[in-house]
Amino acid sequence: MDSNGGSRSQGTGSGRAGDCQHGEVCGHCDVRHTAMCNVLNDAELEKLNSLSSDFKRDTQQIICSEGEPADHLYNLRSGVIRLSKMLPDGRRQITGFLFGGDFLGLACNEAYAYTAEAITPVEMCRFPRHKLTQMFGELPQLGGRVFSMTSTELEAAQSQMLLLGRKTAAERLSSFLLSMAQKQHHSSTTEPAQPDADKQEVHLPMSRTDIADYLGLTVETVSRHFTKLAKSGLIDLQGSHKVILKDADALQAIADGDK
Amino acid sequence: MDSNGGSRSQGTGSGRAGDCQHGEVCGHCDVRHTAMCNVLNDAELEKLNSLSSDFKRDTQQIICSEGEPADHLYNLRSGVIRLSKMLPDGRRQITGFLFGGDFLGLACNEAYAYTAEAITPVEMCRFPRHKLTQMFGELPQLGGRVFSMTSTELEAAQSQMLLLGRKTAAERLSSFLLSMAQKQHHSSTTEPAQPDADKQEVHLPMSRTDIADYLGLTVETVSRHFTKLAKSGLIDLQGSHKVILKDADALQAIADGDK
DNA sequence: CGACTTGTTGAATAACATCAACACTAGTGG
DNA sequence: CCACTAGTGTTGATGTTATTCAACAAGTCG
Repeated sequence: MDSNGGSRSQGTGSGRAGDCQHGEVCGHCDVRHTAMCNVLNDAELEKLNSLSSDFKRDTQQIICSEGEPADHLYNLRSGVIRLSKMLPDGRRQITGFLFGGDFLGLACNEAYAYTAEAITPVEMCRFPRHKLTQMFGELPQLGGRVFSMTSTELEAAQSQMLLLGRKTAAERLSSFLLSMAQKQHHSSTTEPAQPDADKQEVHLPMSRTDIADYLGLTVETVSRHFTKLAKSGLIDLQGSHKVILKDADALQAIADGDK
Repeated sequence: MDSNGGSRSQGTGSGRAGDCQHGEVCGHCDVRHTAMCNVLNDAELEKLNSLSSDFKRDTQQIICSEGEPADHLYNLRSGVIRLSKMLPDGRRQITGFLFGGDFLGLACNEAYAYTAEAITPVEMCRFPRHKLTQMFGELPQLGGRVFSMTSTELEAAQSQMLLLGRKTAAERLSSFLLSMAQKQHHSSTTEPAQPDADKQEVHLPMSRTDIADYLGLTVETVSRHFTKLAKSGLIDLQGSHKVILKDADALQAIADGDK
């Protein structure tokens, strides 16, 4: 399982909006620093607040570009971001999608190694990188937390290498759909429990081109395999941005290559 | 440049054996903790020493397995390690090669996400993971350093995604050869400066199968493209584990997809 | 509505994989 | 020293999957 991986934080020790123990009334958690709620107390969160500033972008706007000095770290509060790298001739690889609660800028030492663009309107908190790393001394929990999140990203990246290097188109698409489903269920733990039927309803905010560039395929191949999965009854396509997973087990078997 | 990436630490702030400022006489640096020499003083390095134990393995031996509890972190002192992930039916993806100075186990939260095997005999230092993360409080520099190394790994992983998702076989092989060359020059900065001719001599400790599984190709395709590069005069094959790069610029152009 | 973007489908092509044979190398023992 | 063997690497012929090129359908927005 989890043979696919986006860039989404998940697994032990990884902070998600849904993990926040402060509940509905906590201003810090609802609005900012969702990833830090479980490791920092209110005073420490306040300290973090004082370092960060709000940051918003609209659909299709660029948040940071490959090669630019990586002065800031971002915490995505709402919306969806795509991270991509390009070859000189225009070929593009999307290295991950970010959703509410995820961090942007962990994979940089000096310059951003990728371009980040808003797929939907996004709200973020922005931290000056050097101030944040300075705080690792004052707040040891913070450093450990950031390390843990970066590790989780790295694990996801390695799963994606397996997908890109060794999986067939059908396996890639199945892996992708399951990972998107997993993210959407997980992140909804703050909301009232969903009826079981909805658990298989997956929203795909990105275009077919984005999916293709994420899976290392062409749009046509992605489209063909969507239709194929639909015709074989494993999924139901409701417009191009909504999918119902009708047989998650079968999808999982395909994703894992268990033929 | 650096469009390829192994798992090797490189770039700003990333510790390499060659970066050590302590010189030849420093026991810590020559024997252990090479990655920490520049951020910790001798007393702190001594503290690190007290946490770590020596660890050796022979060629083809397993150091840790995918799914195993990730209790330890390793610092590779000498030798070469391959990291790999497998699908149930045996398809394998090598996610990186580790060389002297590199860390093993950064990409784990609870369980190892990959199998690590010795390609050559290896010598390592082993740290209990929980003791090391505890020290992040006492030695803030340590946490920052580990974060920086993990970031570097993540950057490399993203470059490899671009390679696996979007590059042709020829581009992959060229990228690989150049990244191997870069690692070997860089790591030899402690040794007397090499004559320029040697700069283009690259040793490949791994088998063709390993290269194929790293590049997401088959052995046959790798072999064919080695021959092709040799016939077109860009490289010189001296046995299967030694390559001379005769036209690094042309290789770079191929690697980047600048046709 | 009409123009533009996004997504789907079909046919031809190319790149890489697969299958199979052979060559080279290193190690073993007579 | 020379077979003998097993492992690794190379080369050739064929097959398959995904890409490319092209047309069309379905949304989206003025």
